[in-house]
Amino acid sequence: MAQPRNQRRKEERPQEITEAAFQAFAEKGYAATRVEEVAKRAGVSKGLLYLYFKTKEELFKAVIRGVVIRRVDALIAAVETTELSSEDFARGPLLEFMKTVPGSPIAVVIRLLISEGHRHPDLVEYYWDHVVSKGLAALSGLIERGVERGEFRATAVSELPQLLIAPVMLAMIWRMLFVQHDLDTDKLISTQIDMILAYIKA
Amino acid sequence: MAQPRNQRRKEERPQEITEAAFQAFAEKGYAATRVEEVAKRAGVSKGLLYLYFKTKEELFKAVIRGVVIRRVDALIAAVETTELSSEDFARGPLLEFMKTVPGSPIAVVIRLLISEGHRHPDLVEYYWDHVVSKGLAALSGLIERGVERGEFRATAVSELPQLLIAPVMLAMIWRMLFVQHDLDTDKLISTQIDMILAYIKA
Amino acid sequence: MAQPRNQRRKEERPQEITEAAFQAFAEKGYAATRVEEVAKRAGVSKGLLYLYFKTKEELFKAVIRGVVIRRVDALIAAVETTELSSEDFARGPLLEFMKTVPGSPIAVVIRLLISEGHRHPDLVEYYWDHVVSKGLAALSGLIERGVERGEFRATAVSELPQLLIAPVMLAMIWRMLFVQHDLDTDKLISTQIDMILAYIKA
Amino acid sequence: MAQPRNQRRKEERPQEITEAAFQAFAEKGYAATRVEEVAKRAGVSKGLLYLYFKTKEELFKAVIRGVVIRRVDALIAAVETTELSSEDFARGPLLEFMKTVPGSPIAVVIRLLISEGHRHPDLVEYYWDHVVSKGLAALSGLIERGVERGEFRATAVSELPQLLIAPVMLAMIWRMLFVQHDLDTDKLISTQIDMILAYIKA
DNA sequence: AATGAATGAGTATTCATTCAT
DNA sequence: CATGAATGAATACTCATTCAT
Repeated sequence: MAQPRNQRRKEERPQEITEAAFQAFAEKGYAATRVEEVAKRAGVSKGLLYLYFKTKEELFKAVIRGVVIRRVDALIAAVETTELSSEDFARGPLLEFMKTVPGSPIAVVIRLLISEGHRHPDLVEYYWDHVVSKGLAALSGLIERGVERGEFRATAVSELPQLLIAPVMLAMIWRMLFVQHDLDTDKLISTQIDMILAYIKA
Repeated sequence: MAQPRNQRRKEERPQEITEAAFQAFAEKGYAATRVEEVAKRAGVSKGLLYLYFKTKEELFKAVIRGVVIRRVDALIAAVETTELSSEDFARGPLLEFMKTVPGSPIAVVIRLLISEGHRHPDLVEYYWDHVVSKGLAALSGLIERGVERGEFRATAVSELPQLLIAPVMLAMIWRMLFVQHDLDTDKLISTQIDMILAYIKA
Repeated sequence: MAQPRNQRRKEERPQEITEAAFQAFAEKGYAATRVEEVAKRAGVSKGLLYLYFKTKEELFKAVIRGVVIRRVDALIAAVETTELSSEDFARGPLLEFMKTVPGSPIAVVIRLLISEGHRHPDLVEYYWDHVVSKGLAALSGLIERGVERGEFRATAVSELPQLLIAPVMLAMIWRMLFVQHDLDTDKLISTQIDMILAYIKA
Repeated sequence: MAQPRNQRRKEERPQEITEAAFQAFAEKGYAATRVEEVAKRAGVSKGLLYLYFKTKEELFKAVIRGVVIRRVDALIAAVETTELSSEDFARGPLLEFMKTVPGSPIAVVIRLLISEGHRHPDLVEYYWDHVVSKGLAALSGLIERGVERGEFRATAVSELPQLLIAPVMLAMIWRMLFVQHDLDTDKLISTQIDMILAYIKA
């Protein structure tokens, strides 16, 4: 038997819609995605979508926020609670996490922010607050802990945790633009970690 | 009566228009820029603009191509003709060049490609052919030459010249999104070169 | 278990809804009033409202009819049964009634008919049948009785009872548009009656 | 030969459009008139309409203002410059003018203001400033001049020039709603003037 | 009976593109 | 060559109405 056409599922709808929107935005970008397209993907009418999200922008924000939330929290917690040495943590859990980022929703969010960020400074700020600043703080902490413990020497790297992230960013952009041209992004990232550790080890 | 102003401009017009378009696209992005706005900035009527560029997309492509051409050629030539050691070249001319990139038109082009690249695979390919592949080849060449000369040891870096570019990409994106949050991008880039050289030196 | 509240209300519901609708229409006009708004004011769900009224138009008609019914009947009865002279009736009960009209629901109905009457000729006709024609007939009757009794002389006013109503109409429209600009509507109306009586007195 | 489809007539367009809009608004009211309908009536595309009027509301305001301008000015000037006695002026030019009002564009404007005035208090105020207050002042002046000259005695009418207008308002509304039911509006108006003059004559 | 989630036709507005002048 | 008036397809959003629960 077919499902009745109008299922009443108030609870699930918002997530279903933001997921559909995420897909659509990921494929076509925000501007090129028609609201109707999102509704269709979510198996829902345009009207219903507007019941949950006042405007297309509102939906966009919900999508971004939905992806961002709890994305880095696990990593940050791991940094703080791990019993591994800083080096082992960097070569282990951190490396693993970094390898997944370029193919993760975070990459999509970054693309959307690059494309549409101009008109949504609040979203950029939100992303900064919940992801970037926290993530960088955690990375700084990891390195500094290594310095304190005598694992590492004091270098500029402590204040430039972005160095750890740099190949991840490049990998993300590579995927966005040059998928067809080979690049071993995993090796790129692990080599960077190698280099950094070699550079800062005591 | 002659109209020298119009006459003289005939050949400069396309460039004037693409420059105006570049400015506008840089500020507002492709989608949000109205053709009329470009015409106004170029001091030209909409109709005339369409005389030179069949469509807005055509104009977009011309903008990208115009920016790209000869952007990296100088660097590539320098790599090939320099008499400096690879290390000195990296610490000198290469570093200088890299520092300028995040604030240069190249950054704008990359943003545009990230935003609109989906619908313009030919443009992405064009950019790849004329900039990325050439640039990467030059960097690879620089490293390999160092290896051949005994300056450097053989490492994964030879096949991953992207490592040199990674902090430049991060700096670019940082500027796009997080201008207000401090980051010493020059130091980021120079530290990366430091690290890489330390890592690969014989 | 019985649900006395719902049960008891079943018969009052339609009136509760039309009253809520009247309020809403009075404040915002027909077109600008959303059905949901009416339902909310009536403390009822949209669905239930549609159980009693097939369409928004149906509701509109019910509102108009509900207001109209028995509005003028009292006055008409009074005209017919009064033992006052025509002049005394005009200066007494009639004047009092007229003063109340501009602030009464009748004014709202007239505004609604002016705004929406085009598409509801049947409603206009209904209003004509039940209010206007009867009211005018009563006024004509009042004057003619005065003529018959020798109170008044025969004038054009007998066939133009609208003269009595004219200042009431003006007062109504004044309230609708120019509330902030003072006008002593009571004096306007009583002066008109003064004038008419002076004009037609034998 | 048919006219070319795209005539370029920058100058005339705005008026052509407001005239078409006036017609449409007069027939269907503001809310029920689609912008496309106005464009069609004006023989123009939707886009062009938006070139001259930013929004539908803007168009509405332009329509109202266009009708209002110079509508009463002629009458006011006549009141001030006439060499007739106040009574002769009232029975002559004033009466003639009043008879034309119920069928004139002013009646349409008043209907529109009654329907849409709520959301356009500025328009109502505009109408007040340019038509109502001026017109009433002129009428007051006319009466007061009569009093000064000994034509009239001092009565409440001097401060209630609205009494002169009242039957005009009634006639207007009558036309809007009850066209099919006979009413000799001319006689209504002239009788009112008769009555008023009889009432105030010295 | 009663709810309010779900539908979708209808409409104002924008903007790339054309074409009369 | 040059202009900018004119076009119309495309799209976000609203709201009366329906219908699963």
